Amino acid sequence: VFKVLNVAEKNDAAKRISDILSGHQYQVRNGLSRFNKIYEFNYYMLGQNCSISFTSLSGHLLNYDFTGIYRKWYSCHPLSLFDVAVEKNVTENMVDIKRTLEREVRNSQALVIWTDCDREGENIGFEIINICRNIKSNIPVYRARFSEITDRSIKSACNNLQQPDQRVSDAVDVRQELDLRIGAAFTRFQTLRLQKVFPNTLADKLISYGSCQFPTLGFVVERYKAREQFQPEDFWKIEVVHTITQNEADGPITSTFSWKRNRLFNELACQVLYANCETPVVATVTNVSSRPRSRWRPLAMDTVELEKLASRKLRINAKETMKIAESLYTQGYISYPRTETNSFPKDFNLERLVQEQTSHPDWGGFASRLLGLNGGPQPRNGHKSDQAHPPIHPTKAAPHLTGNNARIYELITRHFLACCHRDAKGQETSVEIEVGGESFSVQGLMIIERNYLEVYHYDRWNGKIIAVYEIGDQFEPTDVRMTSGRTTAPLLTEADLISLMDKHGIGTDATHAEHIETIKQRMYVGLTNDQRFLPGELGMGLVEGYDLMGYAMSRPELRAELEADLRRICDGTANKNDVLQRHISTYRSVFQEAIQKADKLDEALSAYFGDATRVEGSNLLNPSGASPPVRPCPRCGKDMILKKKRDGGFMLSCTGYPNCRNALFLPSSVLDITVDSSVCPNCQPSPVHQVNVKLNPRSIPAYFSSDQIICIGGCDDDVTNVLVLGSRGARPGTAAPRGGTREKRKMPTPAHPHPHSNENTPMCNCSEMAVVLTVRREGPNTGRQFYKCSKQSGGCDFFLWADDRQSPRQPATPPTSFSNHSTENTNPKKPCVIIFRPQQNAGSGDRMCKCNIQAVQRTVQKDGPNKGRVFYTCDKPRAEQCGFFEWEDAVPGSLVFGRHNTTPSYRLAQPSQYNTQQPNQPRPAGRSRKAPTCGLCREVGHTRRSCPNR
DNA sequence: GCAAGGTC
Repeated sequence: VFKVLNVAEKNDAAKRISDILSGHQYQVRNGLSRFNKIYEFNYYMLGQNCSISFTSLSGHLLNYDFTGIYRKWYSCHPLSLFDVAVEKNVTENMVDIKRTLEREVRNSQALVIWTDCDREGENIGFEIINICRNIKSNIPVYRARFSEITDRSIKSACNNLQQPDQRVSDAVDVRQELDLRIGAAFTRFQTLRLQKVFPNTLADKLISYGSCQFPTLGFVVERYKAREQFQPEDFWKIEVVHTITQNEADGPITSTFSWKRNRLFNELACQVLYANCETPVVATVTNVSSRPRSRWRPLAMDTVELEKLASRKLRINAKETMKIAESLYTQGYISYPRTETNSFPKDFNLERLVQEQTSHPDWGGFASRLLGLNGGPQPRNGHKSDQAHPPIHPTKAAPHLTGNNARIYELITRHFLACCHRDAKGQETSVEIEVGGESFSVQGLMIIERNYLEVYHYDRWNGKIIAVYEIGDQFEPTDVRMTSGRTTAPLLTEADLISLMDKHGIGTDATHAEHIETIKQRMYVGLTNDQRFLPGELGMGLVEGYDLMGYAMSRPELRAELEADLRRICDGTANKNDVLQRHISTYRSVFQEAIQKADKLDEALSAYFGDATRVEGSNLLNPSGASPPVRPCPRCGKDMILKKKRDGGFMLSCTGYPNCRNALFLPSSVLDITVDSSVCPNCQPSPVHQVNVKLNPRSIPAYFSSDQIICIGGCDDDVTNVLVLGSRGARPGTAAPRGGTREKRKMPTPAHPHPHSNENTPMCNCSEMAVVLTVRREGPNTGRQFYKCSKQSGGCDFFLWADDRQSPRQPATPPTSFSNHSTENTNPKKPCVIIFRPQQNAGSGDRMCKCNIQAVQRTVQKDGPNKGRVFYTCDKPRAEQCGFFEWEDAVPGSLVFGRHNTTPSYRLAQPSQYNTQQPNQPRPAGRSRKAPTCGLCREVGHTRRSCPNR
């Protein structure tokens, strides 16, 4: 029998669809995830009788994240987050679901995707497909398209199975990657900086940035500021009251005439006019007119309208509303609740849906009368359509709902019935009078047909009864009074905020509510007593800070541009990678400038949090001073990044440290170096980024520009030569002989211990024998021996403790008194240690925290991958803790940038000699030189200048 | 400890 695996986006949907297809005759089996069952039945699809397994996910299975160390906040400069690799991982609590899929697909012959028919659903569909194809690469895949879980829709989808749409899924990938990179970069930047700048108030705050939460915050701030700038004004007005009993049956009727001038902002002027009207005075009716009025029935309901109505009419907030709507949908009571469509298709079977409601005790009668209307249900349609889902409507009667579920269902149903009925009709009478030279008027309303209002009790259209007047009538007003008031500008309500988000495309129907929740949680905004949004100090400061920099970070336009590009990817008019790269590039530039102008952020926030603590440049971001990757490591494949050494020099270092110790030390002639976005066409493995260098002109030959973009991947002989020349102290004007008699120059040769040398003396970075010296200065290292460059002047900055060399391939164990080393500098030339992470006595239990007291051992209690893992932390009370943290099982010294970093320098690979050697294997000793590798054709034995393929 | 998007 032909077995078909069907997968829905969530268990409720799988169950509901199985129920429909099986005619309630399905078997249930447990999957590996307790939330996602497997429903089994037989069904005719794909032209034959099939044995169906129907299981589900719980939304996305996969989530983008950075790789390896880049997940750690201090691993790199946040700028790198625009460039380092990202990967999709199975979300931790989705592993069971993935394994269920893998198990089930093994004995299936076809796969049908039943995820929601929107952008995210398409992407989730591909997550399923990729997992299944990994197990069974050639399994046929189909896509069921449906917009509501009803018999008709589901069976129709089953009879018209289609193909999944890669482009739609691509668009989601782009969004996900951008959201992660931008969000993480700015969040780390803001958080790390502001925690240091305002340690008293923000030290423990997470100050997040997100492409949706920030514009949402922006709306709140913008309205608040508009209100602040708003000048409330006092105004005055006059009204005329007339109470009369025209017939005993109606009793006395009071009509309040309002002033034609509406209001005046000058009290004196108003008083002057009022003086003429004060009783006793006679009013003369100058005009009476009557005209038909109608009140429009509501438009077909989309998600935003549902959220707004629920917030306004039912006082259920948007988040709660969507949760309920989702559940009503999966129970089959309403259509898909995430829709941008407010127009019913022409051939939509409204009668059937109205018919479903005719038995309801409250609105059944109305539904019946609606069916009996001449022309039947005629929905009031808007002009929006997402081409995927119809407007929200009830799909069947729901007699047993309770609480807010019932209230939301009722809102949707009454709205639907109202929308399909007719506008309310009335007759309005307008009476104008003149009193003391001033004109006044009053409107009365007689409702003739209530129509939709009968069912839609959320709308009020009260008839207003006024007395009967005729032109020329004269009467003495019961009262003429002068009243005063004050103009106001209101703050945003939740409904207002949702409207703005919707209008500007911030978030999706499903997430409006969550973004609002986030900015509340982050203390960016708060609510007033009457539930209106008020920005907090943090929210104000952040928005103002970026405004000061000149970036519209809190404006919705940036997100809107992305949305437009995503639509282009979906319809095939834009390429996934082009869009991705363009947006990354834009945001990278913005981010770079934001860092440069970070003082503006401090400035704006100091208006709320007091004086800013001065912090130097970008140091605060990242104590390790790392930068975006230059190239993949030829040894281990991880990224190699530029790092600044404490002495000001630069190195190219593998992020796989300490497992991979590949590195390249650059000579001191390199004054500055940054990664360029351009990629070398020759060097492998690609991408090897070119770098922007500033060289000391006094240290390089005259023919070589001191400021240029070069490749340090080893393909360029000039670069290879000059960087060595530089470190050897070439003088201006001493042009290097080209390809001539002189021995070919090498890149700076790292110091190798010389196993065959008698003294076993290490080589310095100039490839010279280092000299051994002894610490003379008083201190903990007095008498200790160290190696340094032998040259008196112009030498390199090589430094190595002699006693660190004894087992050079093991990470050195720091002395127990190590915590002093950051302050006790025994080397006149360079500090002993760069403290990045607190030092500890690796391997022993008595680790010291940053406060220099013994750290305590604790065990992770929280559920998660680290549960049960032992770590060390500061022993002080939580509020006073120094932040020290160390896994008990961490590789000793793995994140410590100290003097150990100088010791393994003998392992450095030369760029022209990157090889496939495994890390930690002995390398051939000494200074023997390999044959050159051509930068163009990669053949060994010649350079690109002499390349035969050139 | 970051996002937004699914979902429980």
